Amino acid sequence: MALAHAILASLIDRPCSGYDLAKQFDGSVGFFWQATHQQIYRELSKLETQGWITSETISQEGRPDKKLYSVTELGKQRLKEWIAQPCEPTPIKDDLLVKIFGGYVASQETILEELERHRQAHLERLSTYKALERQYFQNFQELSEPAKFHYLTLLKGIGYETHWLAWCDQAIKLLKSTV
Amino acid sequence: MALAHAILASLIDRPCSGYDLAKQFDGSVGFFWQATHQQIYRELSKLETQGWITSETISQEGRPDKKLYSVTELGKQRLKEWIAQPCEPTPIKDDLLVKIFGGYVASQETILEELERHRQAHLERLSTYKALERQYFQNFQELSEPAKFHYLTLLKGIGYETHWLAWCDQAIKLLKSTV
DNA sequence: TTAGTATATTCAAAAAGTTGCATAATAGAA
DNA sequence: TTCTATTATGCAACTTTTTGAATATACTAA
Repeated sequence: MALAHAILASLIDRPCSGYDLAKQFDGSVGFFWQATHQQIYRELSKLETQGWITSETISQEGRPDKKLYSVTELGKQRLKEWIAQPCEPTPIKDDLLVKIFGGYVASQETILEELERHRQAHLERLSTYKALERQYFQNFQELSEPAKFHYLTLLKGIGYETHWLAWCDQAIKLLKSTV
Repeated sequence: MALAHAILASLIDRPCSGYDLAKQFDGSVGFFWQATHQQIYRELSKLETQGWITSETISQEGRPDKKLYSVTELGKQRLKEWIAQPCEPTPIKDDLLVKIFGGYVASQETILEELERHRQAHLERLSTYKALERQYFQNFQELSEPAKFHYLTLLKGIGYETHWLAWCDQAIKLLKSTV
């Protein structure tokens, strides 16, 4: 149930509406967890029922009302407990690799095209992540406590894209080397 | 629905029983897809109903009967079509990174312990993968067509573990450098 | 004025994945 | 002889995720 905890970890930074959270899950939180707005709203209701978060309805001018959620003491406690509890490394689960595994039933051209497409996508994400790194995380020692931890997840994102890129290059090269 | 296609890609190599497949999903196929035997048996029934695979009941001595599944022409066609259809890169979705993102609410000791645990786990998997590489995939050019593609997925596994390991080291170092 | 975009939330259904249980045969070890 | 491991398959309940709508306000640009 990491979605609940990802929401808690986001809200503990600052109170947010479901809409705000959805945007975060599409941005920085998206380095390590994705969720649609439907999932987020449903989870928020559940968390409020459990007393892990509370909400306050904010009237806005020129916009619909919003519910601003914040983490309760109980919620913070539950998040701490969850963090302290060991978890297993996440295994790979990837469509492209399924395709590669059975890739010999398709034409080499098809496979190479798909590898090139993915290479390009990873390249783009990598440059986005690196731009964020330059903009917000120049000097580790000078970052706030939360920012230090947030940066570590960005670093993972950078490593992830870098390694995907390297693998695509390697795979393309090896397949092309085949006579 | 990559599970169906992962099963097809496995079966196309050689006919298998559900039990055999479950073992493969725990081994080599596990580099890029995981599934329990329940999922596999359910999916096999569905694939047979759709006519993508056929089964033959084999009586065995000293063992229960088994159903040997093989891919039909239709199934092979469907697999090819699926491979040719572009897919999106898989984003990260990882519990440990959720913990790191909110890691400042926990003690540094807790975080470092968990990072060390994961570091160790990735180290072990990496050495397993490298042993497989040495044993079965010494020279790329001499491999059979299917083996070439299978090797690419192993290469991904090796890259994945290598980069996790590097990130754990980096994170541990950065957190320890904090005064 | 009307189409599009951004803000803001929610319901409902389907698909996919997880967990626990149940069955049944045989081989080998304690 | 009982226990454990391996081979072999399956159901049922549950949770999680995905997909597709629907509703409402308000600003902006064509």
